[in-house]
Amino acid sequence: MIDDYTQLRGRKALRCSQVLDAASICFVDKGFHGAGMAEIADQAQMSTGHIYHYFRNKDAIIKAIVLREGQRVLELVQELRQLPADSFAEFLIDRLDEHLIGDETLFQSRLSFEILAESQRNPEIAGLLRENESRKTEVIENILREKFDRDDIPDIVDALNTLFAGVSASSVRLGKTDGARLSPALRRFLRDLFAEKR
Amino acid sequence: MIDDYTQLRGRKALRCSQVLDAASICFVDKGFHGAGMAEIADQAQMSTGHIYHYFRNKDAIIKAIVLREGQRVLELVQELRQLPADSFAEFLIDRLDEHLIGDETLFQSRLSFEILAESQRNPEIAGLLRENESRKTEVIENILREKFDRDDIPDIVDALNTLFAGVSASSVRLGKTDGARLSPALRRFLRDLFAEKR
Amino acid sequence: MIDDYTQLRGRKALRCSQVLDAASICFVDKGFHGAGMAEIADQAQMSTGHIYHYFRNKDAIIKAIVLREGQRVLELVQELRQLPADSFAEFLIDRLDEHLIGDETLFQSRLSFEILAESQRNPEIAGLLRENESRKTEVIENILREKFDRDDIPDIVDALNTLFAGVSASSVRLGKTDGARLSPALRRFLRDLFAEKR
Amino acid sequence: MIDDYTQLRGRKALRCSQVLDAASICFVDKGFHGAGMAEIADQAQMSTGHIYHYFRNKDAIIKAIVLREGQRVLELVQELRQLPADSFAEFLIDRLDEHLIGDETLFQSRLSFEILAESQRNPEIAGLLRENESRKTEVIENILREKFDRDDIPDIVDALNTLFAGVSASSVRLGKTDGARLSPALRRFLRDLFAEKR
DNA sequence: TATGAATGAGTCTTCATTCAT
DNA sequence: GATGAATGAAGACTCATTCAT
Repeated sequence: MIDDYTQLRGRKALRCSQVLDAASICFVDKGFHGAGMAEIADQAQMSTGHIYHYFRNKDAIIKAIVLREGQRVLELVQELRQLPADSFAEFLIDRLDEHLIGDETLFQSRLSFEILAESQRNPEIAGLLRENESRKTEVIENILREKFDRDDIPDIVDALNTLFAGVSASSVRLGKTDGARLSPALRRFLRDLFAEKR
Repeated sequence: MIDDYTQLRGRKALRCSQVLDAASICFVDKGFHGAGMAEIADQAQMSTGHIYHYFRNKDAIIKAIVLREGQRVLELVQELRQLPADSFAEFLIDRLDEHLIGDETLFQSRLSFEILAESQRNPEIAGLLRENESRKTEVIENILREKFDRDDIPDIVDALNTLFAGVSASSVRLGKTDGARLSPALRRFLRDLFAEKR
Repeated sequence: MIDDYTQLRGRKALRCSQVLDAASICFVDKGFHGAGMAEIADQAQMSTGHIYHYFRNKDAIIKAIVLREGQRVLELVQELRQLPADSFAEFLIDRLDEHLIGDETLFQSRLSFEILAESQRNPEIAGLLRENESRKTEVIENILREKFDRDDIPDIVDALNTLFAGVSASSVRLGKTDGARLSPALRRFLRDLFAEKR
Repeated sequence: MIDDYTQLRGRKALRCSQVLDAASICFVDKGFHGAGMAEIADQAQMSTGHIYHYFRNKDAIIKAIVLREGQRVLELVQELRQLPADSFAEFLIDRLDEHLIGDETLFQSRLSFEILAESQRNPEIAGLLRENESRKTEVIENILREKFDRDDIPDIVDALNTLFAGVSASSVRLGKTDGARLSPALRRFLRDLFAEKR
């Protein structure tokens, strides 16, 4: 049985990834409770029983997904590091637009909400989620502090979080709409936000 | 078997409400799939079998919840009608603050996300949700048009939707935090939004 | 609660008949276990609960059907009394032909098999069925003895029973076939049977 | 999930047979609806859930029983092939006698009627039953044509079918009677039938 | 007499998990 | 590592029966 999926290398890492990918697809498709181990095994091209060589039980699979997702987000956030201060607004607008149209991001949003739903009743998941959240917030705050000389960085990050969550929720709620874009009012908001001198 | 739960009166309406209230509580607690009919019956102070006198099956219960929720939101939105144009920003800020601290609103948010999760795999629910959404949007746009003379009303409503969705998602994701309030940046955004003259 | 349904007169008899007719239809349609009391009540134009004013339970309904069926058959058999000896063969051939084409007789055959199936696991029904059978056999034997002077009357009746059962089973098994008639071989058999002088 | 039970070999065939045997016993005992999956599982020495590895649902079990029964009957019928033409009558009389006394044949008759009852409301079963019937009839007709040079073969087969059905129904209806034998009248009929020269 | 609301035991079926091979 | 047969508890739903009105 494996305890830390983030340290795996080689074949084992590959097989575990297969399971996590398969499970993610199934969870998005059918929900955590709706997706059966048999289905996941099928999607992962593995026998049902064999999944239990890698994961103690179904719960352990979401836990691992949450952890992996946390790392993925952290890596995404690192992109901000290379970004000149005066490109932040446009960069984030682009990311938010993507949320409204991209298949990839829609999938991730759905998965997030699936996990969010599960976290309501699994405190362990809730804890992991909070950890992910605070780690992410910390990194973003640090990056912003490097780029901007202002004392309301946490405010900004909070606002950004709210915005991303809102756009993500909308995209899931309404489905993909052709040519959907972030509303002009919010574009203005983002531009003003980073233009302000405090 | 009942087909339109919005037209019920008397004892039947009462019993149906009991079921919907009970189910809402259970769904928030355990999720749609996690909540058993037995639990719901228990909470509704009714035998398991008797629920089926009012609802064809478990699915019909969420559908009814979604419909009821749609009506509730429409009624809430009507409050905006009485509001003078220059109070909009503060009113909405108050509502958003409530989302971050209120038990009632947290419950509703959780329920919404539970429903959202289920809508991912039940197209009928997804349809009802979309109808609710567009009806709500229409009403809000009409009200705003009465109060404000500007041509970007849909933009504003879209931005507001995103904001509420974002705050709602955050409150669910992070749980209730003492003294949490809407971030200053977003307060400014709302004030600016309604101050703008176009 | 009623104990002897054969002695009823007036309104009560009517209401009981309604139930028995309705139940017969439902049993043929869905089988004894497949037919619900609600359905039967519906078909009888009566509330579910009210059926229990007339019948102790579902079992009592089949019992009553079997009894009524027994009487009906006995009355049918009485027709033979009026029949001249040299018309027996043709009369029976006509009846058997009817079994193969008539809606009415098909319904009765189906009902019989439904009852037969139920008698396999309800000894009380099995007993009633056997009583019906022996009473019917007795009556037929008596009639035949009046008409024919031969000492193999029981043999003949046995053969006739087998024939009717066989035709009945075939009609149920194969469904109604346009223009189906009793096979020539069996026609010859019946004619020979009553022509023989012993 | 298995689709064609007639092609199975080895362990799987064995396990499926176990289920079909167990189910046959239970169906005869309690009827299709009266027999619970738990009982069947018990009788088959298998867990309830495991039955569903072999059969999609309860319906699939009868379907398989009907198919197997069809094959069994076809094999029985093949015995006629070896039979000299002048032994047909006696052979069939023996078989019919067996129907009236044998435990084995009584069981099969009961099972047949249980299936017949179910076929009334399951069109798929009805279809399979008709297929079995026509295949059987075809084989018998072919065999008879090899042995007898007459042009009323279908008539004969029809009469035989009626006879077997009738005897089968009687044996089920009346239960086993000690020393029951086919009635002399029907014996004569069978002997005459095959003696006739056309 | 008549209704239909109410009950709860019982049914089929699913599914996470284990284990022999 | 890998399979899939096997288990059994739990879930949604049905239905005969009772009872208050």
